[in-house]
Amino acid sequence: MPTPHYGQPRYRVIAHELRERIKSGSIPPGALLPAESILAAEFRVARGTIRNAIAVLREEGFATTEQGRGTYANLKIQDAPTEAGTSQREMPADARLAKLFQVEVGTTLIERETVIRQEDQVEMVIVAYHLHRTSP
Amino acid sequence: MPTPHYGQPRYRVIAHELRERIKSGSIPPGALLPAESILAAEFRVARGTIRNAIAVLREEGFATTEQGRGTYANLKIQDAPTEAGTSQREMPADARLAKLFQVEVGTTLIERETVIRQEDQVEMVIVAYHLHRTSP
DNA sequence: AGAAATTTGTCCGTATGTATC
DNA sequence: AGATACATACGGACAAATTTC
Repeated sequence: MPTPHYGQPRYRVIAHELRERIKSGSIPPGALLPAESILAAEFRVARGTIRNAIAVLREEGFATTEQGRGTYANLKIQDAPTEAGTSQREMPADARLAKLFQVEVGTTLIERETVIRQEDQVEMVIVAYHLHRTSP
Repeated sequence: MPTPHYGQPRYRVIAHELRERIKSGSIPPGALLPAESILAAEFRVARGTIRNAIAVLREEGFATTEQGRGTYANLKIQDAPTEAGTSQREMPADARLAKLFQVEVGTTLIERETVIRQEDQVEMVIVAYHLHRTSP
């Protein structure tokens, strides 16, 4: 009984698959993912394994879960993880930032990150957060 | 005894208790927490419940877990959450920052945060990270 | 309004894999 | 090599929140 082991735990393999569905639009942003029980049946794993996979997506910002409702796919504007220079992306406000900006937790913020280097060595990382400009 | 926390799931009550032990120094920073199996016996819950509790502490920055080794208590320097102006504090490098700075996860970084306001409304939050020695 | 169905949240107990000591 | 400790996975049960009828 081969537990197929692709070098990665199954919940990560499943997270990867679900991530692809979101990124490809197969599950469009704002839509609900299939229920955990449905996914468990589809991938033939226990519900707990599906929950682990979804937890990964939540941490990555690809999904948001609400009890009694389901798990939503999030739009995630991704950008190279700053190997150099400045990058920008959207991210949901955590509790601290939400309080500062006086908005709801989860409100989309713009995050701009600049990495300052000195001779191949990172000297400083500067991260600026601000609210999305209200469209003109 | 017990619990001023009726209505809270057990893993959160346990997380609260462990957090207090760390904050009070009962479990000193850098020390290992008791093994999950020991904690499970102490609190008389399943190991999974202990794992949930420790996951909370990890997210809060109070603990760091390593497979095969255990869960360390972290020193968490807390500072007033910047109601205005600039504040500075130390914090352990997470995986991303550690990679950028090419240091070990958990290495102490200096975090300086500036809140920019406009008419009583927070306009931008700027966070700068750097290693201990540099003087920006 | 209220009951039922759906869906996620919590918790149990167990087993096995993997990393560290 | 053996013991210890965390990681992953299963399957079951009930609670809590939401939606549907």
